Amino acid sequence: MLFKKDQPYTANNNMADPAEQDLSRARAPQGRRAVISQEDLISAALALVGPHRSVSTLSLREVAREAGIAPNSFYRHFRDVDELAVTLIEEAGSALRKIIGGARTRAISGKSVVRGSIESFMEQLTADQRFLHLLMREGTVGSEAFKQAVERQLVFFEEELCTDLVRLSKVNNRPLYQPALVAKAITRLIFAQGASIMDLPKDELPKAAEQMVVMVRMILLGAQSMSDQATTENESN
Amino acid sequence: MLFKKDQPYTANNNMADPAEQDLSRARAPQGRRAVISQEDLISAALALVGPHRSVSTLSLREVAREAGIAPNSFYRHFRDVDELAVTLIEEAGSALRKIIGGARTRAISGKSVVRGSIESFMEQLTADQRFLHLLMREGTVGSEAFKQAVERQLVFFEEELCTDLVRLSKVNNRPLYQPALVAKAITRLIFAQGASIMDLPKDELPKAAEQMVVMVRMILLGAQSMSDQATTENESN
DNA sequence: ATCGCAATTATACATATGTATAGACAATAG
DNA sequence: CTATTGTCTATACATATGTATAATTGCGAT
Repeated sequence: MLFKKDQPYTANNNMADPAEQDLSRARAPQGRRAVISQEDLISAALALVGPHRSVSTLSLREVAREAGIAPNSFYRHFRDVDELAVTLIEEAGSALRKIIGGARTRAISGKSVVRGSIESFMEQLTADQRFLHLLMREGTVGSEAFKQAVERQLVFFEEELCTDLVRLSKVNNRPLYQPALVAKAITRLIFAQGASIMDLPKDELPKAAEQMVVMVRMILLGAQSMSDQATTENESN
Repeated sequence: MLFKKDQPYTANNNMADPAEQDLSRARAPQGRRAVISQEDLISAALALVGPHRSVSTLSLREVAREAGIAPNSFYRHFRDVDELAVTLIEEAGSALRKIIGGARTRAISGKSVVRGSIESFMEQLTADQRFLHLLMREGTVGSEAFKQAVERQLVFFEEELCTDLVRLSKVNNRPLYQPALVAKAITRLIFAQGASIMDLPKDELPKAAEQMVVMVRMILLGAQSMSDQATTENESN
């Protein structure tokens, strides 16, 4: 079909619900009220990233389509898709840290902290909210700003893990060698492993989780015995 | 510029070098001789992936342009870019395994096996041949076939590492708990760490390498003491 | 020479993208 | 009411992509 003009947007006239007038907004300043918010665009993007779609490949038009707005309206909310992607990563990161950090501090009855945390991680792997996928899948592609955003979130994870590790090591009187390094190793390992198993069939996940538990134990045990060595070396001086 | 016809390829007439006739080829069957090979396309693709370009985002036309052929000629050599990407990964993987596996078996004078291997890894990080970048950067994006190709290479790494670990543990009489798991943990950790530091300025790499060494030692030490535990438990039965 | 055949190219088409421009729409302010 | 002012849409354009089709090119066989 030659000379086809660009497909217009043709808004769905499914507005009409007057209850949508959010009067709790501080003060409507002027002009037409926004029909869509940054959050709407974010969840549209979130809906598009599946097991086979990565944030860094989303196009502006695609997100706009999913959100039900005209392509150009996108610019009212973000300067470009990259900016969207970055805030997406940040939201996903903070949501996840809340969940997994919570699992780490909450003492689950009868389970070790390690196992509890990893199970919480695995739950997120199959959760409907694909936060984890976002962070795991694309640490290494996309724009510089995007990669840095992912890296930042991972560092946050590491830092929180580190303070928890230090706390626990004091409680158990089992000192850790270089806890910051331990936290980094565990975080990177778990995320890398997670990325490689996230497309596995569900029934293979428990085995993978078990492997993760062992791996983390190895790191912790190693760091403990390195601490022992360092101590005895000091004592022998 | 409306109605511009698609830019033609307009071959560079810089052939003319008759020495290019590779008479060592087994037997020219019939028809025009191929002016380009799969290898040429692969190295064209390799030239395109830099620190800010990932294989999975290469387009057919782009690779063809770089290789100096018309877009359609691409199809004579690969069914699509994905197929190119997969063989690219496979070549990079086998080249790398040769390099790093070599460093692991070759006993470097006065250096531990761990440190030697990691230094060899870091060398590849800054090598002109960007093999490592390929494998590290894109384990998690791209087509299913592509991801599986990357995963396959990582598993190869793990397996080779594993046999080396077993061998060394016997030599040193220091048994390892679940060496296959140890190999997997080390491999994934190193690649994940590598991906996150590959864009760092060169002078920060030694510190990162040092951290990697410690991380790997933690895993090894942990696996050794887990083996101790398992042994004493058995003895106490 | 000329015929056939494989490698390669030229042209074209449908489709997708980002974005510029201008106008329509809806709300508030006067 | 009208004016103003943000939000949103329609249209358009330049550009890029994958690929279908047909033509061209260069080589060996006849």
